Amino acid sequence: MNVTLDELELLHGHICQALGDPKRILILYALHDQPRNVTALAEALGMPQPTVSRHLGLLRQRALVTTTREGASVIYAVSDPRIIHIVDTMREMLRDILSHHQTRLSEPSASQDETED
Amino acid sequence: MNVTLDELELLHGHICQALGDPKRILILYALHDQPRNVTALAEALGMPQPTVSRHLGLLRQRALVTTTREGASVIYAVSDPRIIHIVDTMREMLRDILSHHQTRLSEPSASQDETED
DNA sequence: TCCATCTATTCGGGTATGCGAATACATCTA
DNA sequence: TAGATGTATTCGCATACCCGAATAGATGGA
Repeated sequence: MNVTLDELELLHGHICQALGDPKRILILYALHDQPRNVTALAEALGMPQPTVSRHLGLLRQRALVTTTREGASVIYAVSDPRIIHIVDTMREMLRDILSHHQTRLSEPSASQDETED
Repeated sequence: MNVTLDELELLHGHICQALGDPKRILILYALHDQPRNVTALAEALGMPQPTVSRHLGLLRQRALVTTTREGASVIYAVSDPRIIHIVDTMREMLRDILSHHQTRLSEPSASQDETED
């Protein structure tokens, strides 16, 4: 094992945490589909503008999106397509997982269904 | 864009959230290096046993690790190596980000020597 | 310079999540 | 069955995070 908690905490703070909200992932997909400014994004995704701006601020701070001024607007774009690839891989994994255990896993709740042990 | 918030929320609940803690990633790496039981893992990583058990319970609930009884012990193992590949890709991204622009990760204020968030 | 538009930040509150300690539960062996 | 070892859960608390509304800050055109 050549990985330290230190590095993982850094990784967590920069990338994992950024993916820690479904709306941010949705924003990344939307920007990957087409770069946009905050207002257009907010309208397209049906979210309040401050919320989108806050998410974008976080993503930009972590260098996962880039910004370009265009008149009074700020155009956001995905900076590294690998982040999309990562999420795509996660989606494939999820699909496999769900197809294998079709019966549970649907609700990560603390209910104690009969354990399969 | 063929991704819905619904799917991403499911994805978040199953996988992203599982990666949302550095210690869990460390646990995944450790298990990928070698499957182990709770106690051995706790000792190797220097964490309290209940903490490790709780993390493992979460990972198992999401099918990211598998369990095998071995006498009185329960051996945990990574169920899908793609999760490791994902984290490795994230680490590469992080390395690129950090090396690329040491000066651009910060914004408004004129602080450049810092790699803080 | 004033105004319209776009973007970023603050505020208060609700929720989720992680933790350590203690404890309950399970399994194996003698 | 009792004891030893390994595992899982509960409890109380602290922290981190997200959100909507309101507001402040920036930018470009008339």
